[in-house]
Amino acid sequence: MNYWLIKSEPFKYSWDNFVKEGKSVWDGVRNYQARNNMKAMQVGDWALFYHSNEGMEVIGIAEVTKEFYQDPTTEDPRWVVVEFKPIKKLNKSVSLKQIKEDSRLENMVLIKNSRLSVQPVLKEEFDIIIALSE
DNA sequence: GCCAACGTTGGC
DNA sequence: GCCAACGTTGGC
Repeated sequence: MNYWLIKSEPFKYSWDNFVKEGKSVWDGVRNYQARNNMKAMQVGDWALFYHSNEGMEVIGIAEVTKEFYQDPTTEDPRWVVVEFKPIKKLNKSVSLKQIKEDSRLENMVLIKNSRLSVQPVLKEEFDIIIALSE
């Protein structure tokens, strides 16, 4: 089982929208690194749901419910989507500031390559984030 | 709203 | 295959 972090701008698609709909088709990714990460996702993997720009915090946990397939929003065969469902909202959101201040998390992709919208997370990092949220 | 960092495109 | 120009992301 692998862990990931997926970013969304709450203006466009927030955690609350996600919960209301009960599932999400993660479309519109147009970056090779992000796409490769999506292709590596397996059903049952967990992803931290992060609000970028506004909020700048990890707000909940999503689970992969469907592995990658052709992105229906484009004809271009290079791009794919995966599907998620919400697992739970964190008791307390974990902010980017908190993550930056924790030296155990200094190697997170979120810090090192902040622009990548779909990123891998180590189990240790995932567990630390969860601990911070309680 | 600004701008640094990064990715992509296209001319050569 | 290099690199300048451009576009986008996202933190501040």
